[in-house]
Amino acid sequence: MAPRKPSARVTIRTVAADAGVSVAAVSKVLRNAYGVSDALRAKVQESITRLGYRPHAAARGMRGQSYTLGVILPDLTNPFFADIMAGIDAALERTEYQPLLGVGQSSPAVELELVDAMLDRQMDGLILLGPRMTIDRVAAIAERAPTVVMAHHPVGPTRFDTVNDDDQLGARLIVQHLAGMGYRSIVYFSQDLQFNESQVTYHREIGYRAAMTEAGLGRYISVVMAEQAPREVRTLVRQLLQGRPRPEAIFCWTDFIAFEALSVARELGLSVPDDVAIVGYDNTRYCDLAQNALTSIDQSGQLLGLQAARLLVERIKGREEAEHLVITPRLVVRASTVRKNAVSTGN
Amino acid sequence: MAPRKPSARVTIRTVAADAGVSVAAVSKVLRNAYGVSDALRAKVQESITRLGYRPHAAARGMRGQSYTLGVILPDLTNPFFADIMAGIDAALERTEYQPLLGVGQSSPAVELELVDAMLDRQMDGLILLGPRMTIDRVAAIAERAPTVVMAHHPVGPTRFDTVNDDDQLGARLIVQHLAGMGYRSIVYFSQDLQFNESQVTYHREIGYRAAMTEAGLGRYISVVMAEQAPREVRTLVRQLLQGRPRPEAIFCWTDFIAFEALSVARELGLSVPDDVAIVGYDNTRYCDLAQNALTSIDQSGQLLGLQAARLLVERIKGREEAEHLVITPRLVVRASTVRKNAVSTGN
DNA sequence: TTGTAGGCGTTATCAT
DNA sequence: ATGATAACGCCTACAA
Repeated sequence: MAPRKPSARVTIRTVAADAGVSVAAVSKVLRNAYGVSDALRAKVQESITRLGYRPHAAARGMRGQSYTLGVILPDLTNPFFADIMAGIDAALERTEYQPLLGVGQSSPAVELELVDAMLDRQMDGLILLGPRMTIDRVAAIAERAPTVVMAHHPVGPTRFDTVNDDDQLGARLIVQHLAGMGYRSIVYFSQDLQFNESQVTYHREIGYRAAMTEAGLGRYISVVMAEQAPREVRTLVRQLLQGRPRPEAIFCWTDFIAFEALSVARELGLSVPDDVAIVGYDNTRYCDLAQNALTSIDQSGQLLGLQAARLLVERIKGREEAEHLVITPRLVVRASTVRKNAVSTGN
Repeated sequence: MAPRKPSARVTIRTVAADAGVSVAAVSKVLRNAYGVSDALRAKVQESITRLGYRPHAAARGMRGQSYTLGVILPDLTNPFFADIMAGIDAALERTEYQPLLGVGQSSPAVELELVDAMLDRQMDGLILLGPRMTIDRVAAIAERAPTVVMAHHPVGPTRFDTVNDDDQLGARLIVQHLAGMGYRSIVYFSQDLQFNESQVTYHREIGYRAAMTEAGLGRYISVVMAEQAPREVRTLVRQLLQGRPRPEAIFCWTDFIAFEALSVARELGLSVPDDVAIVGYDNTRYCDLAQNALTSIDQSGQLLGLQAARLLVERIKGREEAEHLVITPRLVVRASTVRKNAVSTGN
């Protein structure tokens, strides 16, 4: 059997020899560094493409940058992350930076291992997506490498950037919409995390409470929390829907929970939205399916991802002051909150 | 502002000095290499944990392994990949290997770029998940690095391993089930790829055709192909369902397509499964939702992922002969293919 | 503007 | 069983 690598590696030295210049010159061309003549640059570029030279990332990582960005996602089941990644990819399209993903399994411990693994690998920067770890851990990471955090709100001054949608506003839009449609007892279905004021669920709760009060529905305020395991979600939703009095609407902190809620409602023979309205958050592609027709909040994952990648590259290039971007969310109304009997009453 | 890294790096030299041994000795302990006394090993281990030493992956990548494995997924929207990743993570749990993901965007060009990027970064091996590139490209990659391919069937002898479910059998199970329930005109809804006999869709088509013929339904054989963009899928499904005669059942090559089909059926006011039965493939978690209740094929993503990671590590450790694993799929029947009017006729 | 000479942290060969 | 040391490919003072 032939050995795995028959052809010798093309190094910066090969290129230099081929182009008849020094290695330093080639390195400078590679990094767009100062002090190379156009003629030299052209010669080198020509040799690079002809020889098919590719810089050895590990060697780069030892001295300079690795041109690798780490992205840590909590899980792979939420299609919302696909939109975000699309945005990140788009932002990095024309740069040398390569995003590489790790899955944090919604576990602070795994997330931290992943961060270490990525920094061991000399990644130039990190994007943390909805991290479950506490915010002081995030702060500690930001001391070690340029960091941008998404779907995780800053508290106080930070040394990392954040990109979020306005979760309080999103929740308000939902409550206002539901109240406008005549729903009064609106339950907020949140996630069971150790109390952490940087979590999006917490911000949505604030918005929910404020909007309920403003709408004169303060006495209907009710927050339920569940682990995100489907079974537990279903059990809790079932309890809610079988309770007396049954809530008129459920605002789920993310679409996935809302889909489970739709499922339970159907199993119980309840009509959505006539017996109970259901709302999600993230406006993932499954909301559009007729069997879901889920009213939800669109926070434009693409845009969020794009901005996050942009901020990270800026920071790698030297920016020191933290930037905190907030995207304005948009309500997308579908059948899950629009009563059909409005028509039948008319007849 | 404090500089990013106030504390000097703990290198193998620091550890060696601390433990009072040579650098070579530490390196041997790190790699479990032959020829270290227990006493020395203990001393070194102690220093390592006390100093919190972590090997510098880039430096490792220059001489030895990087202990990084690249996983390339076609996209992030299919929750089936979450199961596979869970299996990969589980297999790698107790090893030094770290899986890192790249998203191929269902594009051969992007996939190839990703492969280059990963090999530039000295990854020790690659797992290609449902690659869209042609099989000779895959073969070329396998010459450059240890490679395991999932959801992509080998043709002829190869230098890479594969892990697949028995796609022909899966398709047969579906057709047999549908035929047994009395459905005759069963359409196979496949993916529009340049013809490539290694794609799973192709294997499912073979199984479909064979099973249809065996069931005496040869004259009903009908294959439709679509790009995977939701809009095109919906358009084609709508054409199918509005056609005369309308097919009695649609077997979709993957769950996601089936969910779209369910949606279109509902929009057209058709009952599933009374007017049309719908089947998916992968048994993703959304199949269980009452609003989908989708009959599907379970191919145990966890197991697939686990095996793939195991094979890859074996191969990195030196195995030369290719292994080709095939997992047996299992039919999971739900309401989307079980006629309800069997009951109503009884009344 | 271009070239030379370490040095980054690790592995692996070769002595001892 | 242990240790000294030469690579690995690139970056960056510094020198020319």
